[in-house]
Amino acid sequence: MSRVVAIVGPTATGKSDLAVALALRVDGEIINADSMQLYVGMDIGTAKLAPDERAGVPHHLLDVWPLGKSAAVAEYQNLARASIASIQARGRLPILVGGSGLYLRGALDRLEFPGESPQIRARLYRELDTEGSAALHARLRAQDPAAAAAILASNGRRIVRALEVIEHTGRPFTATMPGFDSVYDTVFIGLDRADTDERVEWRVHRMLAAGFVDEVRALLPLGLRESPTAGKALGYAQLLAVLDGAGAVTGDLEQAAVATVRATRRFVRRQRSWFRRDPRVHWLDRAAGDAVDRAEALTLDGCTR
RNA sequence: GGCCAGGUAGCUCAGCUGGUACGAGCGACCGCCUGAAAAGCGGUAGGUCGGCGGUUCGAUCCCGCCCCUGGCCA
Repeated sequence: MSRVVAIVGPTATGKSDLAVALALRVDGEIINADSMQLYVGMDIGTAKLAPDERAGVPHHLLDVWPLGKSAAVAEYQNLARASIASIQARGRLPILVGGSGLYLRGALDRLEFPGESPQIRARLYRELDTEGSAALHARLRAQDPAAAAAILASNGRRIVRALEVIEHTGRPFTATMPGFDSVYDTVFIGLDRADTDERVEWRVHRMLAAGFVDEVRALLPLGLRESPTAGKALGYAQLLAVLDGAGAVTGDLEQAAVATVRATRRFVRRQRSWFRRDPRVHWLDRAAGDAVDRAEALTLDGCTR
């Protein structure tokens, strides 16, 4: 079983940089595990490493989805596993880097996604709209008591997905995550640091200074606003709210920045609570000077490749 | 100096013209998460109701004085 490295943790901690440094030391190639960096054109706002910052290390699964496409874990799972296989076939070490918890688990763990039906889903969302989540939850309770027990009646999104799976596959919906069981010999390295709040704030301002607004404006005709996934991305959603259809600023940019900082901090918190419960993660303080050394040691520890 | 509005949770504000603050949004803290996951959802903790005195059986809501904020007039 060949080794794979996963660099995880909250946003704005320095995962991308460390991944490049690590890849250079251990002959690795990087696979993006960030749901928004998969999109073409979302660069500044997703803190995507520019080509010259990649130091010659091959990066996979960046810029692979057009904006209009709705993100999907199952598809990412296939792409990521194919990338891992091809990197390993080249005799190199795959390093997954990103903060999208479910995407990481989809790529690395024994998870099977039960298929989807856009038609059924669209219909269910219409019903959610007219009947409310409580009504759909009651329906779910009748069809699949276990799933209903695990999903709160107020969570319309998950109720719709559960009903969709049941109707589409004729099987009950597995509403609870399985144990932490990787398909590969995976080393999980978690990066965090104490000053993420301040870093988030200056990062947002740096993005704006780097032309974030222009980037959003350029993505307008490509359907950013209409995208249920890309249009909801941190920063993008807040900027869309202050731009009109033509890209003119009609709201308060400063407030949009403040809202973005707030939302990003909340996201950092959600990421921590997601990754915290994974017992396999070896946590490192990214602010410490020896973070790369320690990551390298963890990577090579017991490696039989 | 005078007049008006206002001082209620960390922030922005609600609050039947007296009887235990129903508080809300945001924030904070904790948690959930199987095809939108940078999404979606839940829980918890915070209030001497500006200060002092008075009226009253009882005052955030009545009266007086004082302090602070904003506006208007001088």
